[in-house]
Amino acid sequence: MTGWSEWQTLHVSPSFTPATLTETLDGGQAFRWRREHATSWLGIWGPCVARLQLANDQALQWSAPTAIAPRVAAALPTYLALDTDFVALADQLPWRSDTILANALSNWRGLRLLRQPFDETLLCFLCSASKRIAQIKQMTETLAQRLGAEIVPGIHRLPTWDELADVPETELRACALGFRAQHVHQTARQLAAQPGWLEETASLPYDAAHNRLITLPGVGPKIADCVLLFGAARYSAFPVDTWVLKTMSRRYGLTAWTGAHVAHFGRVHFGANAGFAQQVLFADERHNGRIAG
DNA sequence: AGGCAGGTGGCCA
DNA sequence: TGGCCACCTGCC
Repeated sequence: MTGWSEWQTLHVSPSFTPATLTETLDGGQAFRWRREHATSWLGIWGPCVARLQLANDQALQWSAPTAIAPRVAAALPTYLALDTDFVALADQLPWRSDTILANALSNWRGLRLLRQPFDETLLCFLCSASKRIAQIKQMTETLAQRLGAEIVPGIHRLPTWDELADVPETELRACALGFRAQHVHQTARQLAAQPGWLEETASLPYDAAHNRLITLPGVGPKIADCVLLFGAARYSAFPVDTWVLKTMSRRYGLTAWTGAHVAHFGRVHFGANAGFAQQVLFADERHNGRIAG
């Protein structure tokens, strides 16, 4: 058995609540967190494994396998975007003139946007097309177990794009990816043919990065925005999926608008931090109308 | 038990 | 540009 480090407290401002921690880790930004006990979570990202819990429903604490604890300690602040004050960021949103947004923001104080590894965020969201969160989690778990390197005994990371480039499409289909197998396979080939392309994309401003990402097979505007929002802290990205379409239609009266039009509306109306508004409205919508995920 | 799901790409008007 | 449909598979 691998030993785990002592619980250590991490300063997070504003602090998580049980609901905002759950929504942040398991609300559709990331797909490799699972509940361990009533109060703690186990998660995997990049070469990292960690447990998180809220002491007294307030202070965030973490623990990691002792063998990789230093690595996790170094990675957690970036992953949780601890240098970002999401209350200050929310204050820049047009809540003063938008009571729908103001209400959702007050309901979800503590919610954060993760900053996940860019490469695996792309992989996860390529798997997300037309799938519920539970099924995306299952697909990524299978990919990791079968194709990813072992981090500590029994726990595997997601395969890298270099590794995926050598995996036949049939093997990806065997991981229950369905038609997404072709997208992952062809994207892996395309990335393998252009060394450094993905890293460079991650460093570009939102518009340029978005334009590049949608040239990948299986990556349209929605997935590109998710990758940039959850994997590169590009907060002007405004992913529009069925939930956001639903909430924007219902709450903002944007009935019969296309996804592209709503995405444009979101960027114009919410501005530079549109992606955070999206995440808050998304959380509010899911909880208002019974979670289906 | 069968329809449908955090989309995308191709085709047709 | 805008709408419609196939695409895999597992789960409600």
